[in-house]
Amino acid sequence: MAGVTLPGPDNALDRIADVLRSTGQYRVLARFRPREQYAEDGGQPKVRALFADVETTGLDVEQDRIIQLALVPFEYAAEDGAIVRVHEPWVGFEDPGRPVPAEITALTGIRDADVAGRCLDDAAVAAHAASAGLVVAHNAAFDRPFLERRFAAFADRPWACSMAEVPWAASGFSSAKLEFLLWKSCGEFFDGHRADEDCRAGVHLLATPLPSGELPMSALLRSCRRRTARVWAADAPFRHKDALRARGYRWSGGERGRLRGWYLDADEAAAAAECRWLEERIYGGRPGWDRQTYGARVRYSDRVWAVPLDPR
DNA sequence: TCTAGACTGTCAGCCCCTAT
DNA sequence: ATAGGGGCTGACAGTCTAGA
Repeated sequence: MAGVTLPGPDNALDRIADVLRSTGQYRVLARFRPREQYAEDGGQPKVRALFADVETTGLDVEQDRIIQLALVPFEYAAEDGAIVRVHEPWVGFEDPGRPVPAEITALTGIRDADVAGRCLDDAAVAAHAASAGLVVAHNAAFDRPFLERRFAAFADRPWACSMAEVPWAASGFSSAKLEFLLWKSCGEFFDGHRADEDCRAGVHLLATPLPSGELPMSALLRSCRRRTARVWAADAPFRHKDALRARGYRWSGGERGRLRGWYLDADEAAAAAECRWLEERIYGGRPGWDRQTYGARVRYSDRVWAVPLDPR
């Protein structure tokens, strides 16, 4: 609608959109407008969090580099996850020391000229990370390894994932892609793959109730507060591999210093039953299994592979 | 009893989804 | 292009039934 001038008050376009919606013949998407506040600040205990997003030269954390970082601080009520305040994004570019691939420019709009000679401010990023009680990203398994390699300050923060830790599929959403969720859940569109816009849209999504009425942020907090137990079928006899696979165990071949064997990630509460199953089914009554227990400080980090085994 | 066809279950391979 | 999970599909083996 750029260039279109309509008479009347500022909300004239909104009224036109409402008229179209009311016919039942149209779906109208509004451009995403960042909000500063979603819930009243009633003086309840709050937590400061960061929504983080990186744009990189590619998908390989070993080979590729960050070219843009956005951090959006926000505050949520510790008890129910209601988002009380959203602060201005902090955005920075960094020269990756190599040309930005053409497909990345096409995807993100970031060109060589945008990053030439630029460097992310280590002190500013470290200060943001240190102040965050929780770091959230949409597909944290992607963002966390990149950020940990570049900034040590992110390594000891608790992380949560707005893609994996909100029950999108169970809530009727056929895709967990950020743009799709903002469209279907909020009826809004935005310029995707711009790090600051992605972050602000992510916070907006977490503050928009699911069809059940629950806040996505509340579901995310419930999930990320759980501890995960990784149960290892240590030295399981080869003849049991099919039984392990059928039960959902995955094989780790011991690459890059990782443990070698069959493992299963389970809620801590379910892990005891899993260990009993291993004893009865795989180890002939002996406790042959191993277990690692970890929470949000390690989840989505490559360091999950280095978590020490629980004492037997 | 043998054969062909239909049906069922399993498994490997492939593709898609997410992030850039 | 990467990684990991999930779902779909085709190939294949095994079983069952009808007909000769």
